[in-house]
Amino acid sequence: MSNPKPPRPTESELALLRVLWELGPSTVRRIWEGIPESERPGYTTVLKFLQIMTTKGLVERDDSERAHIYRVRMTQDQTQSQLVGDLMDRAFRGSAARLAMQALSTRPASRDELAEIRRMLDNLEGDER
Amino acid sequence: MSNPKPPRPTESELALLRVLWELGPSTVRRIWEGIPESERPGYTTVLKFLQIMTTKGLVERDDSERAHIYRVRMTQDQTQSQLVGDLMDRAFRGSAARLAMQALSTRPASRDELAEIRRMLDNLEGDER
DNA sequence: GCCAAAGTACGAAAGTTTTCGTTGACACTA
DNA sequence: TAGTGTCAACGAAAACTTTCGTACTTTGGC
Repeated sequence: MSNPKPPRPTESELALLRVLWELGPSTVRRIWEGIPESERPGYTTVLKFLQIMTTKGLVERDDSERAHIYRVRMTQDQTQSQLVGDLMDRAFRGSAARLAMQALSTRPASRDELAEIRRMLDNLEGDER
Repeated sequence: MSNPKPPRPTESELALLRVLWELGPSTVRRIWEGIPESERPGYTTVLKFLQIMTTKGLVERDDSERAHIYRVRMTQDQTQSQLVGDLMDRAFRGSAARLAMQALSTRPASRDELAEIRRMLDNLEGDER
């Protein structure tokens, strides 16, 4: 079976994934326009990245139309999980709790979000019992 | 004032910081030995990195002895915060809560750790009031 | 004093990531 | 049908990261 999981996206590749997460499957031009102007590279640069990402298996494309449509191959959640796990290993000795706490102390979260986290903790503790 | 904050460490640089966090200020040899054997590069590679990291301001060295002593310039906490903030921006639209929850659902945490997070939430909610 | 061991410095190669210019295909329209 | 705009493909340069070999210095023993 040819299903080796795609590699961790590089910095620039992640920038394109962010746009794809927001817009859903899109043409190169729409992705290009979706990048904040201040950091937007040339059009062909984006095209090149999408081609590279296709060979890496990060995205797949529908070339049935003239303007090809690109879509992500892993869900946003899968990619985020991969990135978080990676950072956890590289900087937090693998500790999810330490990473989570560092996140919460680095930036403020709203009351609603904190409540949501609490509910999650309830669930986690329930499982563990 | 010459205090531009050091750049985000690269992958390999972070591997050396991990060792320095564990051992505290150390010579090149001790840092080298602190790297897991399976991923340990040549001695001069580590030396080279430490030299590069010195120019970048990630570490500083005491060369008063023949075997120079390297020490981190930012605390572990500062570096972790930088990395977490970075990932938050790049993959979580800046949301600390989303990142925290992703961390907790990606890897298990112990009951004690979950309790610790709860206490932290209590504090955060207190502040916000 | 000489040698071996342990250090630092440095340059350069190899690998990876990022960027873009150019080329050729295609499609619309004046 | 000639011209203009949009697109994909590709190659290659530029920038950054990783790795190590080699040269030179210092130290301690014999």
